[in-house]
Amino acid sequence: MDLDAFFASVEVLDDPSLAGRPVAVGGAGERGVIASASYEARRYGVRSAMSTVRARRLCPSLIVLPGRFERYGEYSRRFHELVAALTPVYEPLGLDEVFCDLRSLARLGADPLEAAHDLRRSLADELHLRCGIGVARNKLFAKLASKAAKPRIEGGRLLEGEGVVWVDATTEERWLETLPVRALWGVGPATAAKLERLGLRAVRDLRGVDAATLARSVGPSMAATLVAFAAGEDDREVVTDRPLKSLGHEETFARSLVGRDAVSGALRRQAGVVARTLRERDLVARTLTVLVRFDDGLQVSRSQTVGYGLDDEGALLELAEALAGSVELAGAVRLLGLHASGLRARAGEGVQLRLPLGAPALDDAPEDRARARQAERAALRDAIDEVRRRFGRDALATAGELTDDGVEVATQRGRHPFGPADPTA
DNA sequence: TCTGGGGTCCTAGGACCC
DNA sequence: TCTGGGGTCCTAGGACCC
Repeated sequence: MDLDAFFASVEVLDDPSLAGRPVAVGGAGERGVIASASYEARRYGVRSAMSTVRARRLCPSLIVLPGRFERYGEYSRRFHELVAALTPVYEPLGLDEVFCDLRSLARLGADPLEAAHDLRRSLADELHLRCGIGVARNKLFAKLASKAAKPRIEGGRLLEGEGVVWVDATTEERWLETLPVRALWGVGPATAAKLERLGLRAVRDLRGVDAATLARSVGPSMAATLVAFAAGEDDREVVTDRPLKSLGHEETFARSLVGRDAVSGALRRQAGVVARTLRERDLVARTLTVLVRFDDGLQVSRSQTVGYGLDDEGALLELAEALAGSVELAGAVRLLGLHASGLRARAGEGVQLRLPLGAPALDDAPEDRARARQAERAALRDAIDEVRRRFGRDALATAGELTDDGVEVATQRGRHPFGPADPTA
């Protein structure tokens, strides 16, 4: 099940004056990219993953909105609730897609096709959203079918989709016979180019190709997957409650950063975002990765794994600074990112306190300093989180988190009972 | 017009343990 | 002094998905 133009549709629902107009969600700047486009925008050739500059060129009247991901998250949760009413066995993919396992439904004597139509109707009635649904015997065909079920643009005209597409044996054969390799899950530009070099363009061409030969150019895992897909086989299960493996925050700057200080400032903000996200989800991370992309396209990463759980911005920043420090800043930094992985539940994660509190670290290694900070600040952070839960996000902040704007905004909203009346004070 | 930000998984080499 | 084969974990990079 795959929602139609999800982000753009939510924007239109929240602002009906946008209805019927070319709307896109994405970055507005020179380095912006389109994340979602309404069908009115698609008639001009606007597509997701396209640069905003190009989208505007194709459609000068395009309305580009910045994206409100918390709002999309709310819609996504309600979408999942509708799915859950049908079956508990579903697996989200991003905010706007789910795979459902309907075999138990079929065992109960219900017709999966009818269930799909019902689900589509309730999505329209309750959330005023549309979607395409593919019903098939595995994920490979279900995914292809959900795309086939959607509306499409042909010759500048919008053609309604069927909404629900059922894949029977004849359809399976036809698709395997006619689709290009690029249509397969996991085949992007790089893999398609490698296959092309082997003379493999269509799914049909993969039939009977030796997996070992294929493995030499695309790797053993991809080779096995491609051979299976070409035979219409896909044994991936619908997995509920996949645990989160990593989370992070990255930014592409409208103007690239020059110098260590600029990088440090950005890193500090990112450490705050990542730390808060970890704590919101009651997770700690053992591995931290700093990602740097320069103006010339060169991208490097540095990561470190520590022997304890991280969820404090001070500790995160300490490590992040050390990692960033090992990257030679030869040019301007276009993108900076901070990613946390090796995630585990915070509950039960022991924290080793140093005694007495505030004593100097035994050693100057960034990891030891980070560990000391993590321990010392854990209780303080919990208190800050609790204050924010009760009195709002802006009720309390560390000095380092406050910008001039932040103070001003908070004061204007009257949420700063003890803060300075004069934001410049 | 060369391009975001949220993620997942794979690969290859190295260090280390038994 | 040199050597296997099982395994785990870490690091860096790449490809892909929405």
